[in-house]
Order: sequence, then structure tokens, then C-alpha cells
Amino acid sequence: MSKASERAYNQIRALILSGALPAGAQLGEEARAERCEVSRTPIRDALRRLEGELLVKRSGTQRTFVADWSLDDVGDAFELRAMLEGHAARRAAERMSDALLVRLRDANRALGMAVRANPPDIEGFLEGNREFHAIILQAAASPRLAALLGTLIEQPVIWRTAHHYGREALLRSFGEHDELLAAFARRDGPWAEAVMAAHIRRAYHAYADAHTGLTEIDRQVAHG
Amino acid sequence: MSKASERAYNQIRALILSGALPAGAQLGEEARAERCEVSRTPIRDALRRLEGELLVKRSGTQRTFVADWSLDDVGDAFELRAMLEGHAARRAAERMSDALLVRLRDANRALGMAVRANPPDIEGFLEGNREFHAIILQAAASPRLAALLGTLIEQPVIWRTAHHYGREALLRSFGEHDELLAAFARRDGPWAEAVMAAHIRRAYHAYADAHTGLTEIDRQVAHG
DNA sequence: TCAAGGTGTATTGTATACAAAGTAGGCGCG
DNA sequence: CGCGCCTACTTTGTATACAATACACCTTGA
Repeated sequence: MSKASERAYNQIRALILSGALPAGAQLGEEARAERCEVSRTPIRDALRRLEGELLVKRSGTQRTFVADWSLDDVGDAFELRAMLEGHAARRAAERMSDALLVRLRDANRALGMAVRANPPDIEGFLEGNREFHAIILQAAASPRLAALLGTLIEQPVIWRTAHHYGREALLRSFGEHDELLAAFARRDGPWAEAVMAAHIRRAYHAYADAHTGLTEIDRQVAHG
Repeated sequence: MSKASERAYNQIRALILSGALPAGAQLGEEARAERCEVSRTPIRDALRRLEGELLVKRSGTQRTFVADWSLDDVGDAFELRAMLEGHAARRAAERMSDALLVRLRDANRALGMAVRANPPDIEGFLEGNREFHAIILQAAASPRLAALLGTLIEQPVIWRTAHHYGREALLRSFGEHDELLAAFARRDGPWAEAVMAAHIRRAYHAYADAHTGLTEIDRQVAHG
């Protein structure tokens, strides 16, 4: 997507994910346009995209608001992700090329280094993680699956969670990736699927543990 | 979505699904706008929506084309549908209310009448089928799952396939719905999931049998 | 003849003006 | 005092003009 649209999208998205725009807040096109210093046209594009990702919702009369993600919603998203990424892992294992396997190893090596840094390099971890999952999706060779997961992987509050991870949680993620690599090396689809599903579900519970009962506080903090 | 956008969306969509716009054809915004008698703005909205459904694809430079669905692509879509609708059926069974169960029964009764009409009422069958699956999706109570399936259920060539069904194939679909109803009545999630997955997979093979080796001819026919 | 570069045309991106629809607040009537 | 309607204002939808970009074709030089 081109410059203005992309910028508007990224900006609004960041505002939502960071909590600067609280759940339920109305997103007036005009107001956003002024803030972004672009016209309403690219803003509208951006809002449509965000609507597709369920980061914003529309009222019956087409007014747009920041969507609120209850713990249930997040659970739903993780459940779907576990299923779809598990499926992706199985397909990937069945189709894995040596070249992609090498790239996966490299990505996880980088991730491992980020985790072992002192203090742990969270951004490096996230980047390595993103890369790792992206390569798997590529190996799965299903554009449609990629499209579906695209609306799920970049979830709202999720990525922020990693910042609360301790080193041991990061190491566990790293270790699970290693097990995935083993499954891929053997081209064992069911193994890969099971490990991936477990990987995602563990991440969910880490999230849930950190947030249960805290969503209200989170929201208040977001309000500033 | 409002009038002009909606009209543009439906029109372009119909042209693609009917084959009037052949796979690979470029969709110039200007040209479409003239044909639809609206401006480019609603056309752009419509194209974005269709892009989300993978009915159109964009070149690296943002030009839009009618996507071509290979048999593999269709297989992919069915595979994902089987997984996601199976999941939906399980959730639905676990959450089924008596009221929705009644509506499901009614929908399937209507479907059954359409099938037994002479000649079979295909449009009635499709409408009943749509209604049936929609109610299940509603009972599953996962907006995100609904959003994902929304991009899968209204597939290109699929619905046309039903027109080639014989009465016995239609009756089999009807019977599978009945078995789903039994699973829902017992609130047996795994049963519902298994039946639904089988239901979708059978539909896929009916499609594949009808189209294997015929895609090229199909395309030529579409070209007129 | 082929390659590289440039120019004209086609297509998409963005801005802006205006139209339509919706929302809220006040006013009058019962 | 409450209900409903009507008006003023807000917000989104659509059209259109203009800018930026991409593509195809053609020229030119080796």
C-alpha cells in the first residue's frame, strides 16, 4: 500500500495497540486525517484494513470505533491461531525444502542470541519470532491460509505481553522452536502440528495468567 | 455498506463468479466505474473487499486482476473450510440453545422440501444451505471465526457446482445436515465436528470429480 | 539487431468539495 | 412534566480534479 495509506494505517494501528486510543473510542475520519496530515481518503483505506483485522468495529451506521478485546476474544483468537498455525506447521513439514530449513535454523539462532543477551533483547526476540513463523507460513504454501493468519497474528495486546516475559519464558519459546525444527527436519507433519499447537496454547496461557483480572486496570492505564 | 459501494461490489462479484470476467483480466477502476455508473471511490472500496476474499489479486504495483483459482486453490479453500467449519460445529454443539436448534430444524426442513421438489429447486437448496451454516456460525459465538469463514464460504465456482448435482447428491447433503442436527441435539461437540468435516470434504470431492481436467474448458467457456 | 533510455499514455493515489445520512439538543405540544 | 418532532451540527458517502507512478512503445546508439 502506498505512502499515505500505509502511514495512516501504521499510525492508527500503533495508537490502538499501545492503548493510546482506548477501546470504544470513536475514530472520526476527519479528525484522524488532521492528525495524520493526510486527507480522508487514505484514512478510509486504513480503517477498512483495520476493520478486516477486527481492530476497529463499525456501528450500524458506519461510524468506526476502537474494538474492545475481552479476554474471551483473545482466547478465541489464540484458539484459532493454534488450529491454523498447527495446520500450517503440518503442511510446512510435509513440504519443507532444505533451503527454507536453513533459513528457519538461522532465524531461530538469532532468536536464541536475543534471548540470551543481558538483558534479553525483546525486540530481537519478537523479530526472530515473526521471521520464524513467517518462514513456516511460506513453506506451508497456501496463500489462503496465509491470508487468514494474517488477520490473526498481529494481535492487539499480544506483542506487548512479551515485554513481561522473564528469561525462562523466552527460553521456553526458543526451545519449542527447536523442537519444531526437529519435526521439520524429519518432515514429520503431525509432530510439527502438535508442537505448534502446544506452542501457541502455552503462549495463550502465559498471556491469560498475566492479564486475568487486570483488564480493567489495563484499560484505565490506557486512558492515561 | 452503502448503496453505490454495495452495488459495485455485487456487480463485480457477480461478473467474476459467473465467469464473464475471465481469470487474469485487469480490473481498471475507471472502466469499472463507467460500467457501474458510479465514481471510482466506491469501486475502490469494492475492489478492496474482493481482494480480502481473494477474488481479485493485486500486482506489485497495485493494479487489480481477476484471481485465477486453480484446482489446488479450491482444494486449499475446502481444506480450510472443513477445519474451520468443523471447529464452528463443535463450538456450536457445545453452546446450542433450544431456540437456535429449532431454527436449524426449520432451515433444514425447507432445504429438504427444495430437494424433493420436481425438478429439485437448486436456488432453494442453496438458500437453505446458506441459512443452515449461518445459524451454526451464529451458535458458535465467535465473531473472529465468523470473520475468517466469511472470506471462505462464498467461493467462486463452488455455488455453480450445485447446479450439476443430481437429486441423490442433494439428498446426501440433506441427510448429513440431519446427522448434524442429531449431534447438536445431543450437544456432542466432537460428533458435530466430525460430521461437518466429512460434509465439507465430501462436497469438495464432488466438486473435484466434476471439474478435474475440465478447468481449461471451463475457462474457455467463460471467455465466451 | 539488441539494448538502454526516454516519452507519451494509462492507471492508481490523494485531496477536496459537495451530498446524504445520522445524531443530539432544544422547542413546542399534549 | 414528558413525549415527539424539528432543526442545527456532525459524520460518512460519493464525485471529481489533480498528482504520482507504472507501463508500453519508440527512438537512438553501438
